[in-house]
Amino acid sequence: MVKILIVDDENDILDFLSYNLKKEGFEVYTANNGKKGLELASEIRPQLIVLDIMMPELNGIEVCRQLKAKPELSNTIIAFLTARNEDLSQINALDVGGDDFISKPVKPQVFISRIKALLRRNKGEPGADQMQIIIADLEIDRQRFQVKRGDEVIDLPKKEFELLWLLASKPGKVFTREEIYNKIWGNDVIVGDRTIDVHIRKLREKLTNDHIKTLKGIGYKFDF
Amino acid sequence: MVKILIVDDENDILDFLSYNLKKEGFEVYTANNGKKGLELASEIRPQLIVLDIMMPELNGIEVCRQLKAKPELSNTIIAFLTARNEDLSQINALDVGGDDFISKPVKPQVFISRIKALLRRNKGEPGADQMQIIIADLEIDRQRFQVKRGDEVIDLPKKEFELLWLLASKPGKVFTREEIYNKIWGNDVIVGDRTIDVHIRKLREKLTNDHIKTLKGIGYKFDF
DNA sequence: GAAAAATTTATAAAAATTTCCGGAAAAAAA
DNA sequence: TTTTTTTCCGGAAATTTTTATAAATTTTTC
Repeated sequence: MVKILIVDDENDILDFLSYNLKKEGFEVYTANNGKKGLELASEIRPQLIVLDIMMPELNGIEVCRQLKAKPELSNTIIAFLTARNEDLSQINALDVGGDDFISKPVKPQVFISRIKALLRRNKGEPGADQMQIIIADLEIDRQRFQVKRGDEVIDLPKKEFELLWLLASKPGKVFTREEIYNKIWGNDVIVGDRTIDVHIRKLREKLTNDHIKTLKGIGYKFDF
Repeated sequence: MVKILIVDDENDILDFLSYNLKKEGFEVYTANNGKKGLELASEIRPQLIVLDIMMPELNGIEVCRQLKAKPELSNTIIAFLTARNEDLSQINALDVGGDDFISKPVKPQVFISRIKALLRRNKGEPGADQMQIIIADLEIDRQRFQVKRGDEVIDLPKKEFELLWLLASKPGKVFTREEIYNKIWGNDVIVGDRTIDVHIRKLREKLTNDHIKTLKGIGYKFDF
């Protein structure tokens, strides 16, 4: 169930938007001031927050800033509500981390479709997990399953890529063989003793630079 | 790495903007006249181009028009630089395809934040409601479920089209089979293991060019 | 402290497995 | 019917794992 939080100081607006969103099957929460909004957001962790810019005391921009500062909410989508002729010249809301502007008054249909579009847009990439590691002379791109050194593109098969990704994700840290097994093969698969060595070798061949160091009796690490 | 091209006839400005953008981690290229700008743009394909309007010979507006005419750059963001009291009444730069105006002189902080906002704005999914993707030598038209390569028209059945659309919407990104299932077939439908392969094959047959790349054990991607 | 033994890792090649392609054809939809 | 979508299957290709042997490192023994 998709949770949506609406923060606005006018109860009429809250009711109106809330009613329409609920009709579409969303789980809707409301707050009629910025402070309550912040509290409620942390508590219920909605996917999307509709935030009125103009509110007494804590305005929408400030609420947004504080929301984005909380790690658990940093990926939450934020849609600002603005009066049609509000002066936005001072505010760069996209800078603050807002994802969309919706101007009041708004027709239910339009409102719903904007909300759905926003949810759809952010669905693709959880964004939570990092997609790229840039380290030493390498650019490791999880989205393309590809490693670049300067202009040279190095395609890696799955296991090799996963192994490199693991090691490079914590440069300097030593991964024991057991750790590597658990993270890359999982508990179900059982493979022989020389499997990791071979993958390490292939990686070293392809990367030419010798960033992968062996610590005999301990494990491997990515060093630079 | 985000590539930005700056085109301005004043070297001072080039240095100033370039310095500030580089400090923020952007990959910056510069050109001190319109002609060079056009050439460089085609070559490096930047995500964003900062374009001075007032330049001798080829002015910014004209450069922009020519940039937008190149299919491979039609999605590039263009920000115009204007002197604060320049007469803009004659020009409708947004008409030409510009995305923002930045007036000189500009404070570094403001400049950077405008640039970032522009990049963020265009980052979201190439458009849930976008209707056309122009990529490599292809023009993919969602309304007609049709692909054009030059004058040749290629009609695609629905599933094939959806698949191409998906892959081309994020060129370079690898889509796992699972991802493809979820996005094209949805959670309800269950299809066998070889279905995707076959559609990929049909696409490759019809597109002749080999932009669709297989990553064994991982998935497929559209590459160019 | 040096030599031998034991342990651990590296390398190359072969084997096993997984995954994919291409043709054909059945099934479903238009 | 015709078109589109899906399944099936043999063979090909790439990846992954194992095997065997060499090399490096650590430990033991004298």
